[in-house]
Amino acid sequence: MRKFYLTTAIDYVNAFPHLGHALEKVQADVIARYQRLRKKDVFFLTGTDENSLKNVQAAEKEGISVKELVDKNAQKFYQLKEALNLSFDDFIRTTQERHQIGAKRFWLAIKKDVYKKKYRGLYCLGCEAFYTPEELKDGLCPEHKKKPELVEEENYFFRLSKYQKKLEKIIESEKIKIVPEKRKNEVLAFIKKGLEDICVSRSKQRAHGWGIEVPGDKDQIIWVWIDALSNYLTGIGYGTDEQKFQRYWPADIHIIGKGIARFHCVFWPAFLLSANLPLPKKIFIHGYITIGGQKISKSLGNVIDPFDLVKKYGTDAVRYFLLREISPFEDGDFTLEKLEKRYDSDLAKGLGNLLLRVISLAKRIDGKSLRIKLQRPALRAIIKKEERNWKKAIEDFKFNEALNSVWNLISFGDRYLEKEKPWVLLKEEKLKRKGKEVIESLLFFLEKIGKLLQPFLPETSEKIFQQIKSKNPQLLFPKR
RNA sequence: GUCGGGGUAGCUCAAUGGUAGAGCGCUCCUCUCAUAAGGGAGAGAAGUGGGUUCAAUUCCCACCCUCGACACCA
Repeated sequence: MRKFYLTTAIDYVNAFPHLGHALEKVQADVIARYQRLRKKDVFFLTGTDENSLKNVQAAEKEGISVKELVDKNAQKFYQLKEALNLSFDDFIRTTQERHQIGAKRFWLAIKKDVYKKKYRGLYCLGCEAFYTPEELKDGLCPEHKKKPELVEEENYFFRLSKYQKKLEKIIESEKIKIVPEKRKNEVLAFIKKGLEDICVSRSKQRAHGWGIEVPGDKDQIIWVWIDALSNYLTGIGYGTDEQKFQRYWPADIHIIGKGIARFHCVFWPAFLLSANLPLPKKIFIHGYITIGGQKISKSLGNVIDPFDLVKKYGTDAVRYFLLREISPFEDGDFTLEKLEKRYDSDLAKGLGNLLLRVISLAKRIDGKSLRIKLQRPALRAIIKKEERNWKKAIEDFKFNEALNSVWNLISFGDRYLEKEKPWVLLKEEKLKRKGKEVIESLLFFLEKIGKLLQPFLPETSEKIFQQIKSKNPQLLFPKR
């Protein structure tokens, strides 16, 4: 059996998950389920990035220990599994021992490209971050309006510059395929501008002692991005389970948001080259969700809690919205009105109503002799056509188009019913046989729709199969 | 500021050097198996200014608007 390894980004746990996190996990879940249906040995990894300094600050704010904070919030991210019906195989936390062992090993693997250098910069104690002179406003930190201190620190640096040519070639030739194309171009433009070595550690003092220690140097903490990126290795046993690691690496797809493209498309491949490990095959970069046209932000108070949405509308309705309404490559907008519109038109009146119509008709006929069979050739052509579109769309990550194909079928089903009018046929003894064939064909048709929905709306798909079997009509998406 | 994408119907998006398509919304008609669901018909569109061409929404230029990228801070 061929393997298929996919990952999502691991999330910062300094706050609870919002709708944007849900989008990425659901997209990844569709791919995972699709590949499983194609009989691949799928490993789907997600998790949390817990070694960031932000967590230290967030914990201080809440007056709890860092450990307490990350445990609490990581739990919340894990719970997306149930809320959104995610099928990930493992959930890695960067505070876990298995990760720390592997991350240290990864550090050693790239050590030949790491050297020590004194670094000087303007450091704002409030932000706990360095600023370039251009970023300052009147010489003051734009956030805290304080004068930053000139801090000098000896840190480790990675010879990124050494890999410029190689990286350019890898991206250009699509040895790592970046989807969509426009992100590839951005990454290439970035590389072509020239790559400088990057700082890959910070002092333990500046890290407040939080994070993974540099092997052999008690005073330095590994840069969080090396730490975080290595989760893709440690999650499948790098440093702890060699056999499993050999089985699944390299990743077939990394699924990430546009904000972290550079880390995945430039730094990550460079580290892997340095460590002499194979490169991931594809990187899919999705857009962000806006709420009523605005960025998701705490200060705007527009954070949408995915758990609340699921509670109110159901898992599959939320999945459906994210996959159908949100463009996979661009930013997409969420409003409750849009979600409700999709629910009413597409789910209740579209899919739900068609299923109900057909199952109710089937119920009228003696169940034993009723088959699920394509008796009428009129449906065959459209099934073939839409199935082909569906497959192509999924493989191109165009989830919205794949669903569009399924809804083309649903709409065709409604038109077909109108044309054949099986409820009329059933009334006349002479035409009964034809009516039965129409319904048998429609059962087949619905079963096909159910199959095409499997990766997207697994629960709904299962309900469709059950109703086809039981001929017991039930509302899939009740009126709200 | 530099680089790149985009500006098409009320909304979201598509295709195309020669009659501009879809979905949703809107108007009208209609079936009754169905969650007052379904089906049919119709109205409705190319940022601005120039150029190339027999012909431009499509190619080129300028301008305006919009979105994204521009390094160690996710």
